[in-house]
Amino acid sequence: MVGTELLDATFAALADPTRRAILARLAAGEATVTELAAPFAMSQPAISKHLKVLERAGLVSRGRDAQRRPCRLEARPLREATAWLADYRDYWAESYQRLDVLLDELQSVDPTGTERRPARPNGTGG
Amino acid sequence: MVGTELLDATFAALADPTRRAILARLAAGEATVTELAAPFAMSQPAISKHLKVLERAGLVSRGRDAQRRPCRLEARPLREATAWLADYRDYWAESYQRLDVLLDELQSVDPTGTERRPARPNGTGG
DNA sequence: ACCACTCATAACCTCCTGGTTTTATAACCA
DNA sequence: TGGTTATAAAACCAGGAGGTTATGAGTGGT
Repeated sequence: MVGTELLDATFAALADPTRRAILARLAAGEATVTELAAPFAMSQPAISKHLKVLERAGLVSRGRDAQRRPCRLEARPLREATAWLADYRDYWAESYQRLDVLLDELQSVDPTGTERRPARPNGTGG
Repeated sequence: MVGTELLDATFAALADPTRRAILARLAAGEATVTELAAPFAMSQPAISKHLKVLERAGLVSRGRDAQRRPCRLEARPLREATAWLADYRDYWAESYQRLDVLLDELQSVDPTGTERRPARPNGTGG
């Protein structure tokens, strides 16, 4: 069992655009805090805080290189999160297709005019 | 471009265990607010708020069935989120394997023990 | 018409988040 | 030893999140 807290932390960490940008940048390789802070219009402590959040979620780990504390990515929690998402996403997509058809059929067979939902606007196309 | 706001809202919505549970329950089919609230040890308005968050993230939409407002899942934003995740996850996983091998090789070929920075795995992806 | 049911809104509280500036710590350099 | 660089920590603040209770509004049943 994954324990919801890891998922909580992971998704929460991913919910911030700055942090996603940091992750994106780290995808290109290790980087120091200063390097990571550079492209953003915010202070270094702010970035440090973001890194702390990412670290707490297990998404990044840090090394040591003299005064620098290079950050690198940790893929494991992403795997959990992706697994969770992909699992449900697929299931939902399936359910929807079925539901779509089902509702369509119901409306054909049930001309009482009862206002049942009008079978999702635009569904599973994609 | 997806616009970060949808991702923000999606991940933020997924960051709460109650909301994930709601989604999980909705995966089994539509449900009313009362039905959704039942298994939780919190008030109905709290659930309504959670639903609002999920709705704002586009993860659920609502119909109308008499006094009830049945909720159903919307798979689209999940697709975005999964895409984002899977994309990076794969890339990271790859980078890591490469980095792993790379470090291994470096240590074999460079027995001087000098603590060099572990040579980023050729960045410019994307 | 009235009541019961389902749900949303309002008002309120507390705690967390994301930012700030300022200061402290740690390692290198001279 | 002192100065510079890199990063963390502290103190503070505004706003939002997640919960509560109380109330209002739409709908159906009788």
